[in-house]
Amino acid sequence: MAGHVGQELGRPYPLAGQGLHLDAVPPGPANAPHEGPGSFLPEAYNGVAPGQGYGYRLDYGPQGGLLETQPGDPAGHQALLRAWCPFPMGGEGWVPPYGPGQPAAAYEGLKPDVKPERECGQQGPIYGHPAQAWGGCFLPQAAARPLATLPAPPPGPAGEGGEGSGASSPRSDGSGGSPGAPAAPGEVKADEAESGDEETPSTEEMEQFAKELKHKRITLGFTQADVGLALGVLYGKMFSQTTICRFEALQLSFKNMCKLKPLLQRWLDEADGNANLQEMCSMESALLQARKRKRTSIETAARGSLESYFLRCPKPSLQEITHIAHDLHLDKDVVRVWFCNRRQKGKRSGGCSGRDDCEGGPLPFAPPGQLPGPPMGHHPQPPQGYNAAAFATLYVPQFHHGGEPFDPTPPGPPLMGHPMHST
DNA sequence: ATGCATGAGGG
DNA sequence: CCTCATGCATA
Repeated sequence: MAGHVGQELGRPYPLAGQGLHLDAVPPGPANAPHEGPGSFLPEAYNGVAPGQGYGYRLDYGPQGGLLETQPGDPAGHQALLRAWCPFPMGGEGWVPPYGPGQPAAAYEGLKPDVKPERECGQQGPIYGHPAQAWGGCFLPQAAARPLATLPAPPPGPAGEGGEGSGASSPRSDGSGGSPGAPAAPGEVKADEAESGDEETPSTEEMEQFAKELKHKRITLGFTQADVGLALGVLYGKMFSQTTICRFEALQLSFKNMCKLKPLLQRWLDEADGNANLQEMCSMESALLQARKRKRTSIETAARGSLESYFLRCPKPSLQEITHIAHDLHLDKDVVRVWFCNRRQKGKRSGGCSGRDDCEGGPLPFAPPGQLPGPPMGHHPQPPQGYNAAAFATLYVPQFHHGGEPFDPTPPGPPLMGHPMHST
């Protein structure tokens, strides 16, 4: 899938170059299974266990994707390296991914004539720091040190994999979704809480910090994925590009932001002080998650309908969900999850869309006991695709919320006969 | 950057 | 089942 690679090389992220690093994957036991010749197999995407893969591993991209190929066909790698690595490999300062002294047999075929297209001295804007490095690419001698000294990331056999399990996250959630009276994300109770060490930052401080983080990250030439990875290497808990992105965009719950801030703060300090940078990029990706989750895509029209339903009842009962699901021809679980996510979205700390159109702070949701009643029959701003027919058809049924009186007034008159398409 | 999903933890 | 923290997959 060379095409794939090409695409990656040409990715639209001008500053993402730093995200790429070459890791040598130790030859697996005896004969590691070969995939396809010269294959930049997407199958390996995200999942090569150390010792399992055979060849080279290429971590790259904004999301820290993964590519793999065989030693027998390093051509692709050389090309990639020439294109991405501004420093001469094997020369002064060259440090194999696994640290000085480590046999780098795996990339025997690579070292030779890889010529840098740029001199160390002429790092372009995107290369920023000389000290900045791609795993196993280049780092100043001074900075070179065994990765072993690291806080040892917990890639252990422990649950792992999923990572998303967030298992390690001891989020006791005091408020634990307290549907009743959660402190508005925006408002921070300065009092109490400080039982630990960090003081609860104010919303403003948080915003500023997020901004600073993003700015410096970009200035230093790191991708969001790099940062997430770095946190794992430096502090033991890795985060995805998604999370970093959301942090920068203030799209996490305030509480979550508070939890992450200290770590990011430290990263910022480190990065700023230009230390350990190489370590940030050369972590052994221990996330193997062979599963290929398929992302169901809800059509625009259906989404519009869901949105409408949501406005009237952000928390439909199972039965209601079933009904909606049936109406929209969606899976019940899909609908349920959609509502969960929608609710969660409404509680985000910041940005309504990442845009600048939501000053009022986090959109306040239906106060407990009261549905956000956009007056029936009156819609301030109808969602895009609005499946009015379906709406009218089904939302008439029994509608009381777990005992709560709910005005079952059927949704206003159909908005339009056709779901407008966008996206 | 975001949509849909998973899984822990709490009812 | 829900909330919440997170992340894969994708636009």
